[in-house]
Amino acid sequence: MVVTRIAPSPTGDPHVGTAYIALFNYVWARKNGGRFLVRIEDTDRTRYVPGAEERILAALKWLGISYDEGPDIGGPHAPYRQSERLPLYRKHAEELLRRGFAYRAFETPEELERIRKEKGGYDGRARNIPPEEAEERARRGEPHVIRLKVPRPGTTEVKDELRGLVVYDNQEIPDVVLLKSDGYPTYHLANVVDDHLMGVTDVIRAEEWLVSTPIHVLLYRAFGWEVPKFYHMPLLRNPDKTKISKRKSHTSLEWYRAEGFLPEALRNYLALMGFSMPDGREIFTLEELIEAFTWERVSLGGPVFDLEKLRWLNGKYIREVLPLEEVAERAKPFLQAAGLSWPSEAYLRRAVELMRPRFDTLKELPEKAPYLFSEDYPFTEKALEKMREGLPVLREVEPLLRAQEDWSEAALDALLRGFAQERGLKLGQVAQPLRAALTGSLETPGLFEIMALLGKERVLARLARALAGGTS
RNA sequence: GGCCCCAUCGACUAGUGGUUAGGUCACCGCCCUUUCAAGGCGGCGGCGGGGGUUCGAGUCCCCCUGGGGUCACCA
Repeated sequence: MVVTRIAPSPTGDPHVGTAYIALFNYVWARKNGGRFLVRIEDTDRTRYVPGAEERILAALKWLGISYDEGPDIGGPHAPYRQSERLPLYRKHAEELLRRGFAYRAFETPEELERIRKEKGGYDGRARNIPPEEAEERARRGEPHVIRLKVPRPGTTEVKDELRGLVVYDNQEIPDVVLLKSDGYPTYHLANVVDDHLMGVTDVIRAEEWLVSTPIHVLLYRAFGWEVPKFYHMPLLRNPDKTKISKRKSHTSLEWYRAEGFLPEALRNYLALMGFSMPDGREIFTLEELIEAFTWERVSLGGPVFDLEKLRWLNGKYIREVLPLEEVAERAKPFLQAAGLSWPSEAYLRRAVELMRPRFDTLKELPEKAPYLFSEDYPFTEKALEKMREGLPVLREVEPLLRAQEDWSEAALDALLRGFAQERGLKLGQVAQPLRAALTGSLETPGLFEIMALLGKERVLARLARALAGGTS
């Protein structure tokens, strides 16, 4: 049974890196018919952000990454929030103390700062405090932490399933704090205790954890527990190759959703960051990913998160992957947010169909085609100019349109082409001014399609306004 | 800086000793065309460097270089 997990910290916006790692954990568990769980690592009271947990869980669900156990749905190893498991960590820290794998240290933060400056790091001086004395001071309530007593000299081997064996000289492994003076555990202790207790077999996490893995291996061994398999995934990168960050990239999953990216497309793109299909296909479903997934097809170079390619992929989903009805449905909130409306479902579907090849994110639909959803549409400078140039032509066309009974695309096409030919004009000389007048834009779907969709009344009204010199 | 990881076009990648080094995004051109897109076709562009191993290295080994991560009572 393969059990994987994602252990986000509720310290801010739902992070794209969390989704990235969660995706591979989810896929690996599914691939093996195992379980995937979510555990909230809220052991830093100073960085806790209210509401962050809910937002992270919501973002995972939005992406289609479901979990079998978690803080909101429970499970056999509840609770899934570390702040609710405090006694467990204390108990295990004390066990290490008893068995000589840890020791109490009484330095204040200020003292530690000084020691760090002088020695480059904590020098393990509290190891020299006789255990009886340490216990006595602890009993008296003296503030202190519990640190890992790294065996030195010696070496510790970490087996990363993606990189092979990495050997660390224990000299390089610090006596990290396991239990803070406020009684909360640090990541190292909590993560190992919980992964063991929750039956996690495969730890798939970001590469930034690789160097602290020997600490975890030491802990598993001290407890006498089986060490899980480790897979350290490459870090998502900013365009300048540094670890992806809020300052240089968009890291909030909520931003992507608000911007009109589809969860399917984002999830697909994240999968492309490091994984490739055997046949080179770049568009695939979650099921197809699970089916084809193998660690051999995961590359280790840190992938730069390319918003342009994500946009392309999102556009691909909009115009080729999702059914028209689905795209229309998902576009609704974005149209409404822009204060736009549509007369009927059929109208909306057709409007989306016409615009489909022209927007890459849902948010772009209202931005690029307000004229399909409102009579109060803006004019670009160039459209205004083009319309004014064509005013004489428009004046001639107006009565023809007024007299036109068949308002089908084909009929309008024939009418305007005929008119242009009679006048010795190119179709564009007629179509462009008309397009400008009817849409306020020079970049739109086919003119006849738009006219047919808007209907005779709206077209004539817009044209009348244009001829009267008004633009709104 | 110490330690660790990584290294194919600008970006994402395929490649698992013998390939004209392939695909995708971006970029450029052409086609289509009532505009803009989409789409089709074509193009530009890469194995960081040096040593080995081998009949033969993008592929294996070493060194260098470069990039990244990490060195908290944060995760």
